[in-house]
Amino acid sequence: MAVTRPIDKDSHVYLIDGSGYIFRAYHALPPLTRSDGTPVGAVQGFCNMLWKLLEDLKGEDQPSHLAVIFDYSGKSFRNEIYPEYKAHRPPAPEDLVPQFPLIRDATRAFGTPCIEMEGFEADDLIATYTKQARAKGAKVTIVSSDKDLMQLVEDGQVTLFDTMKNKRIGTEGVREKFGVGPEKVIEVQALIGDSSDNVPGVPGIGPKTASQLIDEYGDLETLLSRAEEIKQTKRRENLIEFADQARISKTLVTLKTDMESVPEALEAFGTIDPESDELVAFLKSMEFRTLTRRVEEALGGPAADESGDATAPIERDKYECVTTMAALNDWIEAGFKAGVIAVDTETDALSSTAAGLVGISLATAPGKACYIPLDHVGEDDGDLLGESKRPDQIAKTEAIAALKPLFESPAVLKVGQNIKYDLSVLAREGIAVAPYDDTMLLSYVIDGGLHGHGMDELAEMHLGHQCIPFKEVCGTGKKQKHFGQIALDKATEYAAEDADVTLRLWEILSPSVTAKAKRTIYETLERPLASVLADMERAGIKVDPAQLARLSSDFAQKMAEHEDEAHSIAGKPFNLASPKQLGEILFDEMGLPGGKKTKGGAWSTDAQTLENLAAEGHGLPQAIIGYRTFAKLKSTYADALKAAINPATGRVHTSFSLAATSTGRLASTDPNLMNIPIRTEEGRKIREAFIAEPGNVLVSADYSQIELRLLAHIADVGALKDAFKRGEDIHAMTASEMFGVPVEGMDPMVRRQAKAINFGIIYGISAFGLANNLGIERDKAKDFIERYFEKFPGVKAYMDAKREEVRDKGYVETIFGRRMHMPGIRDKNPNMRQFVERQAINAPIQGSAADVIRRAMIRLPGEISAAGLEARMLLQVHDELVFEVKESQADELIALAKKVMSGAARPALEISVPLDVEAGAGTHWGEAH
DNA sequence: TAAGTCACG
DNA sequence: GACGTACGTGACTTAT
Repeated sequence: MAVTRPIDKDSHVYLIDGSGYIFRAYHALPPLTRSDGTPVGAVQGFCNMLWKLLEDLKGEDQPSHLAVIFDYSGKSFRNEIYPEYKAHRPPAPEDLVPQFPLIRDATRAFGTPCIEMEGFEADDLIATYTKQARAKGAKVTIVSSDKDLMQLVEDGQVTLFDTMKNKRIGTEGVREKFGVGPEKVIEVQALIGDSSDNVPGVPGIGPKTASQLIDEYGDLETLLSRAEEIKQTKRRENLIEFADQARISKTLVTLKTDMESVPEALEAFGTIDPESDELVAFLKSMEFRTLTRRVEEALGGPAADESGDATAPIERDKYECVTTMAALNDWIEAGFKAGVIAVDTETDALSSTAAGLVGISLATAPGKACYIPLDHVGEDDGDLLGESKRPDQIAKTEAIAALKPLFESPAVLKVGQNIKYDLSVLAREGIAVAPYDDTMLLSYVIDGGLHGHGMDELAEMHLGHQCIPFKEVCGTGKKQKHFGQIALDKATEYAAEDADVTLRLWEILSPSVTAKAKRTIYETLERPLASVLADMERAGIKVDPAQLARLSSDFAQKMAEHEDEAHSIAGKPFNLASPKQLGEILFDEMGLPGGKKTKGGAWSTDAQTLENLAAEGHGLPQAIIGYRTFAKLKSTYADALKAAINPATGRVHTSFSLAATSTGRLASTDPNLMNIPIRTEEGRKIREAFIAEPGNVLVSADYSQIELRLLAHIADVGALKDAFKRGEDIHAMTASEMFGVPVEGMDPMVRRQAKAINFGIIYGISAFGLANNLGIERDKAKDFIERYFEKFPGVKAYMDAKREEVRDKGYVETIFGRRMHMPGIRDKNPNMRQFVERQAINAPIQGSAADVIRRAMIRLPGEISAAGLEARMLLQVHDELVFEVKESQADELIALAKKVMSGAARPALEISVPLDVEAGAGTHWGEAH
């Protein structure tokens, strides 16, 4: 059966780094098991990636010969040279081990040889095959992102193909990565070493230094023999002392291009076209439904099922553009009959609160979708008479009136992708869409932390379908059109596809939420919040443009004063807003001490650095600090907020993102109203511009110390819980416990330290971080932490438990069960894993607090209206809610808000500490606080 | 578009 | 033994 095909100069050999694929497939995807319990997540990821590669390679630059190459488990010849090589690698995860043989089966099912050899790594086989192919004049592409393979690159003949980034790496790419050409890569690697493979290198030499040295001396041997010439003492000593270690490193990183025998001849490699039957049978046995269907279709297997299947192919030319009432009525009838429809609105701008409705798309079944243009103006070609080219459409009012019963019918579920947007747009047309579902939120509930939840990304992942990019339709930059200017045929393809894809995603994601037991989370923390937020966004908050204008000119004057002073101290004018110029003046020209570098290698000029310099009496840093403060206040707040006022409402309408954060918090954009200044007196003036309508006041209600309270509950820390129950000053109590001083007459400095520790605990404390924050020695910080753990052992136990949980499962959960995935815990970089461990400590606390306030927000509108209050909720700032209420009802609203917010965890959970809420009222936000 | 900085919880 | 670290966000400016 082994067909062989000769290799010659027209051949193009593809060598796929299978082990790299496995690694990525395993870490990129959530765990998945076949119905018999066999873990198959990595197998699925591997098959998807291989299939996508084969599809992508059709067309240009087709492979003539292709194989997948794996590492052989166990030791390689490198261990004989250096026993420590890859010695620190943890064993493969338990649920990955049984997948190794399955992945090899999968490779063979693709009709591709599956190559490995005892004693050698995949990289050596790849190197040897590359050499053999080149000897016969063939081109080679290595599919991998492993930098160790860069030494094999040859201009125009051997390239690396990184499928994740969809990037080909030639000699230029190698030079970017290593600073030297492919032929010198091993020399550089010998110096740098590789911590993940345990290749030692020379201490103190990183990528920059290594490439510079090799550039200067040509190769490792020359460098080592002339090491005496190096000026930098430490570097010279290290090069001399660790010369042999560098030589060993070089042999370790040098790939073997001359293996005596290889498991399979190049001529026997596979082709790009798998045998359909074998592959389909394998995929079916793995229960990969979507991929099976895609492969069947592509390879001309059984015909696709009737439309109605979420994974059937998407055919844009089947979509209908609806321009008559008769056609619209047919679609409405189909919608009622279907019971579940997808809806998407198209508008002439991004902001849901300012944009005009331009069209609506509907899908009643997968593949059955239409677009209803309502306000397309004809293509804008600069012709002032463009309006005359306005295409025939149904009148907007008539269409809205016809659609309203469908969109409001309790018998028809309306599915949207980020439906908050559509709720808001349709609400302004007088339609209260209900009931609804949101595919973005369904995805967020099951896969939060694993990937984004935008439609294009979800379509690619779940349907293997690439949506038309918005940019492709409307363009980008200055020439960007709004959707109403797009021709109807093109608009129909784009808009109807969105509805079609949304409905298909719903058919996949909705059962998945149920199967993963996250339906309650979705129904109590996610779905209902969409309409609540849509109402808040639509309400907006009144902002006084005159106040902002006054502040803007005040700030401008302050900026100018500081700028003058800075220029005169520096002795010449420069751009104060340029950290680059500033760093050069402070540290290169003026030679001030204590300069740090940022990770980009530039001088750091952040506030902390400048504060330190200013404390030593330097005038210029002080002037810069002043300038920066006012520049920030002016541009980000005074000017930007004024520009964000909607002229139609006189109010600012932010957009809240529901699925943007890893913890469940909301985010606020365009403008961000969650970071309005409050900590400094100058900044607080901005808050005076946020005002209530005449006869009304703003009410602000915020949870007091909610994260520490939840920590006390979650970690079951008796001392903390008691303090909260008694209403004590928690930071003072912490200080008292730790340092044995009475709360009465406590030194504010001591309390400040305890406060920093309490915050640090929530962040997954480290001695370094605490020392940094408090400006104390690291040893002292370490003492503090140890003393804290002695006093509050429950907190230590909590932190250890979360570390273990995230390592074990790859996710942690809030007290309500919201799951937060952290795939980074499997990263090969130990710093990265530690970072993820701190996230795992913080996320349940931050996330539980987010859940609590979400529950309060969902409940409040109903409670307000039941109490007959003329009040509305306007903003959320993580632990704070802002309302606008008739002045005479402020006290009543405060009482209600406090009641609902502090009881928000019930009835789902009984929190063992009180969740106290503080509230106030005032004519502006600053006063309400 | 990335990096640096800084506003908030 | 060295390394690099407090958790979560978004916006603005400069520089590439």
